[in-house]
Amino acid sequence: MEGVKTISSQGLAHLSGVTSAQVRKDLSYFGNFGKRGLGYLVARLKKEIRLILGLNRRWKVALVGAGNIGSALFSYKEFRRQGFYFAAVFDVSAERVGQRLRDLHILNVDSLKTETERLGIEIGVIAVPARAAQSVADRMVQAGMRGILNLAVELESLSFSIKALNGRPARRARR
Amino acid sequence: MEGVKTISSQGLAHLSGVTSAQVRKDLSYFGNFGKRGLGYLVARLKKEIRLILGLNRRWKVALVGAGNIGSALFSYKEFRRQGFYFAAVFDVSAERVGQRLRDLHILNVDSLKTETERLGIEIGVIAVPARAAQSVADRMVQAGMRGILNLAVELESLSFSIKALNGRPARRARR
DNA sequence: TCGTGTGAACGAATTCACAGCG
DNA sequence: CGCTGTGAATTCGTTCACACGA
Repeated sequence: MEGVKTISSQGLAHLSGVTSAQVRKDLSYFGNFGKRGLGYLVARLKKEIRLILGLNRRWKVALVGAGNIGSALFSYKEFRRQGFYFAAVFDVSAERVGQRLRDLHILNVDSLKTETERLGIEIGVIAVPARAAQSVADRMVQAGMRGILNLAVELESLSFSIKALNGRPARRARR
Repeated sequence: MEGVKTISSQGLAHLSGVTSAQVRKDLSYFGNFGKRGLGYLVARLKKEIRLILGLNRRWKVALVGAGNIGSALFSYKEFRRQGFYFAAVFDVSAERVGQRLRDLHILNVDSLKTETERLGIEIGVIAVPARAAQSVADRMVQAGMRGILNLAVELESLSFSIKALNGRPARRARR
């Protein structure tokens, strides 16, 4: 794929496993950057997609939950490479508050709103046990965050998609 | 919500943010466990859902990638609580192979197939950099795993869903 | 000529709305 | 009478197929 200057909707379809018509419809939704009789310029396409996904800018992120999953994401280079960087870390646990995660002090989650406003944080990442996730999400909305990413929910939907591959066939509904 | 014995499709709709008709259709797909004029018995519903999601059994899981994300998931109690337990851990890195992750030796990923068969592993978890994920997935299929969970892909789709909440409005396609 | 962009046809999923059971 | 379960109506998304520009 290296050195290819241009790619057709069919080529993209082949790579991604969807139909070429789908590729064209989806891309045309964001603008007309294909060239008729030619296809899409790979370099242009790459740039447009980064723009569409918001990967052309850096997002200030707050992490709530400095346990295993939270700490791991904090150290996960890919995540930073995508343009998300951690401006603050919060936790509820008295023993964790005051500790550090790399260069950041772990703050009490009660200061979420003030810190969010002070630092201009836009996105919250929830890495707490599933049962606590909802109340954290509520606080984040309160604090004015524009995006929330809930790792607990993600993990639950994962177990579901695994089941979908495996399950005893579901009893068919009457029709 | 504690102590509630029964819940209507409307109640569930309100909690989950979908329509009540949707709730009823979805549940009826798996069987008829609602009571007319009453709603769904919470205890019954809980049991049925665990069954549907496959949370009533334990799944043997192999982890590939013993880096930050992999180690974190390995230590993440919720994941075990959902019935997934790690029977083996693999990595490519010569320095990691032979080390231990808690009670498990980190094995070379080349032994994936033999170990999968020997231990009866059913699900693979991929926790490697995104660029390496596809080849690991291929090996897992080769090894006969029935479900694959790719954390790299998950993290990518997360960044997308964040954007959906925030993005500058996309240019509308002509109609 | 090749391959996009897009109406039109089609199919799937959601919502409506109500018969019927508890 | 309240609320499920489910056909029918409707909406939404995908695929088809082709006019048109490069």
